[in-house]
Amino acid sequence: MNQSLHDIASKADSPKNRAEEIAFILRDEILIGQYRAGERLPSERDLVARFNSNRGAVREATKILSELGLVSIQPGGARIVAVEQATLAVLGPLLDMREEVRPQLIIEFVEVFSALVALSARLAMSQATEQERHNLAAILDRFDPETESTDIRSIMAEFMQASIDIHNNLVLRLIGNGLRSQIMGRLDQTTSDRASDRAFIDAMREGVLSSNADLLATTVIRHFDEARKRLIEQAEISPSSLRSKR
Amino acid sequence: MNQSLHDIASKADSPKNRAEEIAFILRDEILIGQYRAGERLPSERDLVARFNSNRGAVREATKILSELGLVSIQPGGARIVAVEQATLAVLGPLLDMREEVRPQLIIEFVEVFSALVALSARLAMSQATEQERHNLAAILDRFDPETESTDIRSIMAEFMQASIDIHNNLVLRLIGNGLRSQIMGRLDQTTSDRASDRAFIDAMREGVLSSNADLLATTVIRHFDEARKRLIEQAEISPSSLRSKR
DNA sequence: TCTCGCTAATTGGTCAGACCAATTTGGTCT
DNA sequence: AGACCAAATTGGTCTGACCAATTAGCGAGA
Repeated sequence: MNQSLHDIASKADSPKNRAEEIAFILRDEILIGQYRAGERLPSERDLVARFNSNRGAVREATKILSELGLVSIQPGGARIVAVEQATLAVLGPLLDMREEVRPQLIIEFVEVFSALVALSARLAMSQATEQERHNLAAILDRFDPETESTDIRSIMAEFMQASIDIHNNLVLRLIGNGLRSQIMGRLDQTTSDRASDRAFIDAMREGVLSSNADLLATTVIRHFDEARKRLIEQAEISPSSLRSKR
Repeated sequence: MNQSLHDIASKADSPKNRAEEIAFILRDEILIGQYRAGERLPSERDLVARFNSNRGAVREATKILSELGLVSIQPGGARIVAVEQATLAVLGPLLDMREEVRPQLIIEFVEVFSALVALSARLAMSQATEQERHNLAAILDRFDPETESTDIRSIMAEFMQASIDIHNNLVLRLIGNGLRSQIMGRLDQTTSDRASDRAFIDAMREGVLSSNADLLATTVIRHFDEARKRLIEQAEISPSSLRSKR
């Protein structure tokens, strides 16, 4: 363990070998916008020279980039692909690298996540056993507005996982995996209204125990919508330009 | 073009090089369940022997599997990871390989896709210009219940893309990319009620033109819910076991 | 008999260098 | 200008070697 907790929390990227090291550097350069879409990536041999490595490692690195959907490799040359065509796996790095788009990206994440949580809750309710519903409620009960430690976001993440375990929708699970691995640990501590959080948790709890899917869904949507509005306000107050992406 | 249209439609996998060829074979073997989760993948040198290739190619192949989230590579050996931990990119191959889970998987896809389309429509309505709303309506107008050629699913896919272009939510876009690339071209032609499709399209059209997000969302949800029920009926009639996954 | 600890074999990680086939590039000719 | 051709570049494949970490197997000791 020669890495501080802070480093682990802020950047979940610790390259396991030379190939990943090279891939992550190139990935970040691409995400920063150092290359434009359509442009050519330096040749493998050039990259070997630049990173003082060998073609094997470089090829593995470009393979990773290709798998991320950031480059398209063809005989004759590899070309950069627009971020919009990439995989969910670029979200995390984007959050780390592009401070300007961070607030907007988080808002966009919340928009999607809320819909997925609502869906997941709906699906879970449609086939949850008594036992499973009590387990869900138990997760919600872990929320304690008094202590700062219980993060409502981690509770929502757990709730999401638990509900996925119930309905067992693989598509939803895979998407959830992707989002979780990219977002978890990269969200700042936001000041949220503990009282409204309490009300939200209570409403969810009631929805779960009474197996009221509609109540659950609307509750989730409403809460995340408030969170979203709060984020938008924060983003507009902060000096960084919000709509730089558009 | 030395590949028939049928091959392209049924399996979108055409390996571009030896590494992908090996990776796809191993991937399919894993998805078929030839290895259990936690088990060790054959060593690189063994794979070299098996595929009559070289370590470079084999390493690139395992790199791909690792990126798919299907194996975890560590010094000492690579181990198979549970499919539930993988990436969206395994969905397509799963549809191709596991005939038993196909119906269930498609149902699960519809469940998720409907929620995402509804969300996307909502977001788009919240900031679409007059012009953009007309473009959306134009897409819907392409539906013609008389001709068999206009597939309502391709129209929905286009509608999804167009609405994403409006609100420009990157998270939603990336998820959409993943789903589209995995599902498109792998869904069989299902017999759908052209009359109800007509009503659905009309309702959406009205929602778009009047910028009524709620109408749009509920319309989408309701339609997909019907489609889902139809799929469940079909699946239960067909001899293949439905709930084999659970 | 079981457990601990050491050694040897296996495995992934890295590297160098070579050849092929396809694309790209640059110049030439029309 | 445009079409064409040849050379340089680029990715794809392959061989063989060495290192470091893990793993597996064996033997000594409890």
